[in-house]
Amino acid sequence: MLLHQPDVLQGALELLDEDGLDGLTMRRLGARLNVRGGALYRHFPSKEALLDAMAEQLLEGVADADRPHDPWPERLRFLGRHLRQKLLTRRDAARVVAGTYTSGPNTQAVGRLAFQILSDAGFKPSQAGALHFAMFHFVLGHVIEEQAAAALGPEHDWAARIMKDPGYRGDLYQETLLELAKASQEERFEYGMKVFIDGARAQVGDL
Amino acid sequence: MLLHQPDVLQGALELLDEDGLDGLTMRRLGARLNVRGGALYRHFPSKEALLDAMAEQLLEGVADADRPHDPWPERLRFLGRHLRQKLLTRRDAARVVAGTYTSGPNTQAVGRLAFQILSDAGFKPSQAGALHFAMFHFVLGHVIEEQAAAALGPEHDWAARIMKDPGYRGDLYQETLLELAKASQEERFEYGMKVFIDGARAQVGDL
DNA sequence: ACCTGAACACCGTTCAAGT
DNA sequence: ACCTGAACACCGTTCAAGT
Repeated sequence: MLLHQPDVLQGALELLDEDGLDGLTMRRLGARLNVRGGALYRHFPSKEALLDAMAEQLLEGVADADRPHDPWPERLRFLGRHLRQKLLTRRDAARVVAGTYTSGPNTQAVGRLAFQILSDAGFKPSQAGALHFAMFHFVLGHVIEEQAAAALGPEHDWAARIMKDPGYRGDLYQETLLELAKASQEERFEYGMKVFIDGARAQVGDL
Repeated sequence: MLLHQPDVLQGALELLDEDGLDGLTMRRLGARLNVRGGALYRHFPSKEALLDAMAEQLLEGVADADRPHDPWPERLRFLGRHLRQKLLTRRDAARVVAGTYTSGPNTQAVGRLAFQILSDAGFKPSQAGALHFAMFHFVLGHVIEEQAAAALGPEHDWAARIMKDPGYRGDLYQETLLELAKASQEERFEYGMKVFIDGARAQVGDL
């Protein structure tokens, strides 16, 4: 049976989920699709183009959750949450999206929505632009870290090693990092979003 | 003349500057040091270990600029600025630091300082931890983007391509992204820092 | 102790030739 | 039009053998 672009994209996303970004090679993707690696170049001109298409797919629907009549801080919080949730559905998704510089429709829709929300809030275009970038840096950075920690797995026993370190006892910084790794990542995410949004509200005199 | 660890590290940083992270391979680094690639494994157990050492070196001195008697928002802004400046001194430095999970002395000192400043401001450990991560995500994301744009170079003529797009005229979002790319990155960085810091101040009742 | 030479097990990508 | 087979120009890493 012949392969088509959507099959390759679908297979790539499945392989990403199973083996992670480092395990995603053209040869292995070919094998999964019963084809040699070189054959994939009939469907995508390069691995980079495939990764761009994957990033696009990973952002599908993220911009659809807006409630335009809610207050802007809620809309922004919602968008951030939705983006994080979507990225968490697929292994290494945040790294794929961060490592790509596409302007496909989904990518644009997400950026546009953040920009729109901030414009509605009263920010000047240059400010809305700066802030929408800052927000994506926060979300992507946060989820990259979450997914990197998940990949190490609980067996890495990072905690136990730190505990044994003689310098650990009474080191509030190390202790806190340890607690943070074990605590709810969602809670930490929400706190970051709140600080960001409160900072934005302060600019606009809404705080 | 025999090679030692510091020579390899120094050579790696120079090669990074000249050829970027993608151009940094063990074989090419060996060639630059008049040695075969395999010989480097006498000095670093893996490329990853070398990259960790590079990240450490890239953060040297960043935590030394603190003025403990200044108000905490100024201290935080200073640290963020200093980190950005340091990362900008070497090509792809932000990608190297972001892609690495060391806890060498310099890396720790930077994290510890941010944590200390936030603790002094009155944040609980878990909050200070969450915020210091958020701040690094912002700074690293910002500088990665700056350095990626710099690598494309002005000849990429991204601007001209967008201008030709029939959908461009009157598209405030695209227009703004374009302006943002041409505008002062420092200004955009400062604005992001201000929003973040004002958000933090709001949590602590200082706003 | 450090380096060479050579290999192992891979990469992304290209392209004539087959169907 | 799509795929195979085979190659090209690389990777990171290992290791016996040399000095």
